[in-house]
Amino acid sequence: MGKITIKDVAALAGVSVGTASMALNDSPKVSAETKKNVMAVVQKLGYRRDPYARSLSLSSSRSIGFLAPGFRNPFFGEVAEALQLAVEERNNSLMFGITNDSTEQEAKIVDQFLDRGVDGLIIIPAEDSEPDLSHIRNLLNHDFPLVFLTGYYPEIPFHAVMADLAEGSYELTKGMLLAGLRNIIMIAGNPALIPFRERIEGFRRALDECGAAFDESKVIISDGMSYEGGYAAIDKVYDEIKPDGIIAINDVMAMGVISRLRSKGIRVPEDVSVAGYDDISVSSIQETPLTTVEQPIALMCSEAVDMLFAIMEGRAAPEGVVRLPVSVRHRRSAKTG
Amino acid sequence: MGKITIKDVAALAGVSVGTASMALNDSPKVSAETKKNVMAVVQKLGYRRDPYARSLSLSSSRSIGFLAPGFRNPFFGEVAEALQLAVEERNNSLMFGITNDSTEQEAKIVDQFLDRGVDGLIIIPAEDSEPDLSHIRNLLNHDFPLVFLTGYYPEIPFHAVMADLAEGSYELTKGMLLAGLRNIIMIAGNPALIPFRERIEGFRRALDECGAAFDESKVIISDGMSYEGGYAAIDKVYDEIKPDGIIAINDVMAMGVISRLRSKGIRVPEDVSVAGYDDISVSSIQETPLTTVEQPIALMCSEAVDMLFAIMEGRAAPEGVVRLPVSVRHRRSAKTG
DNA sequence: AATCTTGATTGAAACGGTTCAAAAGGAGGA
DNA sequence: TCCTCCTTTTGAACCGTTTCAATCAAGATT
Repeated sequence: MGKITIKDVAALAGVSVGTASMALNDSPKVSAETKKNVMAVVQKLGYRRDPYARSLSLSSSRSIGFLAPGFRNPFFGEVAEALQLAVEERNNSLMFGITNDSTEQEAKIVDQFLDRGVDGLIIIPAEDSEPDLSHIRNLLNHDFPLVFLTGYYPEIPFHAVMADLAEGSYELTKGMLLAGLRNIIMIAGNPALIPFRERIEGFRRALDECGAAFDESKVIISDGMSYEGGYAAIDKVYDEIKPDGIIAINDVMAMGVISRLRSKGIRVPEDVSVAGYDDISVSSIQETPLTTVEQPIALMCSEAVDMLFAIMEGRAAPEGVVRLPVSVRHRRSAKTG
Repeated sequence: MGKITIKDVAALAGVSVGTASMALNDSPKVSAETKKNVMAVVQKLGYRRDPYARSLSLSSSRSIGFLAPGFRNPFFGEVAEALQLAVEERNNSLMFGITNDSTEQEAKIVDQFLDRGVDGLIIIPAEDSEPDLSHIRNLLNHDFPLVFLTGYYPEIPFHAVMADLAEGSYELTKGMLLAGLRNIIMIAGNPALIPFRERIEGFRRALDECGAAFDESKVIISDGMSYEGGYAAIDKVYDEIKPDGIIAINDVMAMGVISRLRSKGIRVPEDVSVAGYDDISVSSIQETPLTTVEQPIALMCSEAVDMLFAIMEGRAAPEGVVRLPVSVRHRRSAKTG
């Protein structure tokens, strides 16, 4: 028994292939009567349109690609879920690829996705210290629908959606200063990369504004953006600097920081205030609930998807970054004024 | 300027479309000379094969679908990464869908994936208390390539890969008993579901074997398999039972348990031993490193992918569960003999 | 010089839909 | 009865590949 095609349906329903197709697509050109018949046959035969043939005809696969650094950090997991939701609302599917923060890997996956015929791409930029962006340039040259999420590559014209990270660290720092902290440090990553640069900038602005001395030594560049990274950063600088406030670049890292401080017998927040970034779901229910900057994930994702579809449908907004407001979650891990 | 097709390539290279196609596919039937020419033209034109036409011809999209409950629990994130790796080795792509532990949602996504033309499916079964499995039955009736990962639906013939969970909790419990603990409880989920049932079974076996009384009251059925769930479970039963050992069904939950115990002033492991399941990456670097059962994620994933491809290529192993060995990671959160 | 191999190339038929100009049918008006 | 105007339906072209029987060209064999 061969595959059931639309021909079989048409034959059994006593109509032409064209009519059958239109019936399937609920076209207004075919009578209600005929539609019903065709549908009945479809039911009976268990017919299902061939997606490849359909895609070929329509030149769309109704699927979009999503590149993320990975899913060990629950923040990206939450983004994935939100994105999935937003995409599904439009009856599209998501393919995902893991870049491991390497633009080389990113390029490979983009290539693979193009070979699979995705209609558009949503990319969380890899935090690669020596990015090679030819693949992205290539996409943009071909007007391939693309939006960056959570950051962007500054060398490149783009559509991007991100949280207002600078504002977040500005407010957070301001709060700490108001609470009387005077030796605040930030544990960040490579400042050449937008998401870090922006966080650092807000931090600096707050310090400057309050007449507290900002200098490079207050920004610790950590290599791993992970729990382990937070752990290690404390080992590296705590004894030397003896800060009274620590802002980590993300929550997972902040947890590593707290964990390491505790095991050294340092109390949080009595001896040191610690804050994170992202408000991942476990942050609020830690033994010491974490003060953190919440990124509006759901909003960012639906905005990104909206934007992508706008591009795909040719009603593209002008290129640029949409920055969505963050909210500082004041909890127990940090003293804030 | 229209789309560049293989015709353009063929024309410019001065060969027929058939030859061009074969050259692209590196077929041995075309001469090295010709291949080189064709490739040169491809380069020059920036030609790229149309994936839809290709899929139609080959009736394969070289992509497979992956359904998971979600990615907030880093365990699933790690699975996703491992799976991605395994799939990529075979030059395939992964589409993913989030079931939120609802078989209804699962059915929807499966449907969507079929409409996208995935070649096969890897499913982490939804932990749904009233599963509706008609969609799965349907797939199997049509011999659609499918493997379950991390569990399976017992009502259904299947291919599945999972860790030997029973053995894991058996060993873990045995260790605790050896350390002299006598009032061990397990925080689990609905025992109708395989992954929970198996964990409970190992727990029970260990207790039975050591003459410790097993009874239903030692298995606390929690509703949320999350950090919050662990937190809540302690609130619910700790004061009443006063256990000296607690085995949580997964690490995230165990962390919730520890966190709640600590905030009640109960020491871990001095007053209560706590263990988890999965060995997600943060478990080892907690303030109190977590004793846990490691599931061999990478192995499970590559095994699942192997199995799926075997099915797709018709060299299917007989149906059944492949159970991979776990290892108990003895760390500080629990006394083990 | 005629025939046989062998390897490379061609051309057309799939693959399974969608779309749209043209044809058919039916109702209403003159 | 004949003509128009609509609504439905038809049938063929098209989407861009892959595949494979048939053809071709050029040496090798007799």
